[in-house]
Amino acid sequence: MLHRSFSYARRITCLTNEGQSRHAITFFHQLQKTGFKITPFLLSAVTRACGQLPGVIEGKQAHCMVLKHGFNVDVVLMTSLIDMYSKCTGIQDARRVFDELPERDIVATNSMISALFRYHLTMDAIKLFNITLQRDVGSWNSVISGLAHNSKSKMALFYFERMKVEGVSVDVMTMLSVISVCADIAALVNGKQIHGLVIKYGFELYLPVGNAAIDMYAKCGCMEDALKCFLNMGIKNVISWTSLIVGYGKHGLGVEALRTFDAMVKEGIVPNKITFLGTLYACSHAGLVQEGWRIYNCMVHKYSITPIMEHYTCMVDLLARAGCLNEAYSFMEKMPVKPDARLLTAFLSSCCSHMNVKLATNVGEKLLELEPEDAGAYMLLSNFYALAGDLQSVAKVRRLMLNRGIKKEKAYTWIEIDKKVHSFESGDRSHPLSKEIYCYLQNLVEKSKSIGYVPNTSMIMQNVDENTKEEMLLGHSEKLAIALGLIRTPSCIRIMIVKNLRVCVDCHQLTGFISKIEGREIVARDSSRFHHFKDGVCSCGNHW
DNA sequence: GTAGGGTTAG
Repeated sequence: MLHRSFSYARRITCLTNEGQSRHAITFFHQLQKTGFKITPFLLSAVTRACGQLPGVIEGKQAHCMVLKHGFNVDVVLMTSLIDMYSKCTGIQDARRVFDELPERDIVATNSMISALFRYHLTMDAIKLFNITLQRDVGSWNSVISGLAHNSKSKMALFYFERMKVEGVSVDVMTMLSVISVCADIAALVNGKQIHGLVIKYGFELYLPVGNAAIDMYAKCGCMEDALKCFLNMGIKNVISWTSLIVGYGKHGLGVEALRTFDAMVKEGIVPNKITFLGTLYACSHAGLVQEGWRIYNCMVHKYSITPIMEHYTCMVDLLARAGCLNEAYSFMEKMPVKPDARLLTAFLSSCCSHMNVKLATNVGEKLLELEPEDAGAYMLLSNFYALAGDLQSVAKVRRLMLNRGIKKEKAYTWIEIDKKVHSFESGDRSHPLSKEIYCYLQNLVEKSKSIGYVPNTSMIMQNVDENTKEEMLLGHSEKLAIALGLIRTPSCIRIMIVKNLRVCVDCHQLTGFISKIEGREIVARDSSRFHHFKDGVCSCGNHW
């Protein structure tokens, strides 16, 4: 009898692991109807299934059964409940179960730490970790991955270092979390060191770790290394291929992305919605309209994947960037769902750069009805109205922004030179070399002007004279960072440009000229993708 | 022999 109970619990666990939680719960219900004896093993397995679904009602029913059978002293079972509540209902329920535990062990505490991180209670989670004397790898992993998911990347790396100092041995989960952290903040130096550790321990054979390494190198701007990782992998899955495709897409390397996609299909790997998203994204940033349509049709007809909003956004972006604004508009009209703020912002951006007043006004009005949360959308629209000379509309947009409590985040840029990070804000003069930087930039601008650079001062909204506008353009964080990079002549320049694409456009115009003058290659990254400049030309070609 | 920490997009 006991043996059968064990195998039934296993069956539920297996179904859950395969993502068949619904079936797992149904199986449990059938078992109940036959009057089978309920054990803590069975309840623990079914609770886990509820957490994965998530199934609130089923989860609460399981909790009732736990109490009814007096199993609430079983730590393992109660741990499953903590995890289930933190995934299905809320932190209060999870905390109640944790507080009522007669005895806590490492795993129960780790589950609680993860639960707190899930609700962004970062300090509470850290506090619990610090007051707990008994820790294992899982405790450290919970903290590192929890910090990573709460945008505390540097702190996550700090805890990883502390973990090593305290002599705790790492495992695959640690490496997986830490590689992803490096990918998020494009920390190439750390990433390479950690990848070295991965190889040393033989963890790269574990597929998710290999995939994370591909992603990390791609996000750090090293597509050659990403490809090397990919080729070295014995087994590859759809995520390995997708990571490579997405990497190429972000670098504006559309042809490589398409070649990879075709090779993947040829190998018999079935692409998923993210693969298609990455491939379409690559097409849109390389201006490959025909190929984009081919991929989109392939997704819908050959693989029967129903497009989600992101796919539609990619298609509208693809068509609009290429100047096919009317085609993009009719595509949007035919969509079975209403476009969201992101999609409209992408469309509006192209309407503005192609100066299509009629469509921009139309799309702009739709966008404002939607209450976008991104300040960039309002800035885009207000700048557009200013260019079109419609000052009343400018005021309207600004007022809306104010009423909705949307604040424009201050854009900043950082550049890493010899392992030291320098960050800049617009007009920033706090850097010790700021005098040299501005002087250097001034010289570059003069040189740029002599070979045809026209500063786009129409983007400056303040009512000041032309010279001041040019100075303001010069004082943007990206340019300061680039100039510092050029003054110091580091071997590698990596520039992160955060938010504010409007500034980026102008910045890149200038960056292009700088690289032309200096005869060097510059890799810049904005919030979503990389731009390679060589001889004044950006790899995504048609957009600058 | 059950439980926690998990790779691609956004």
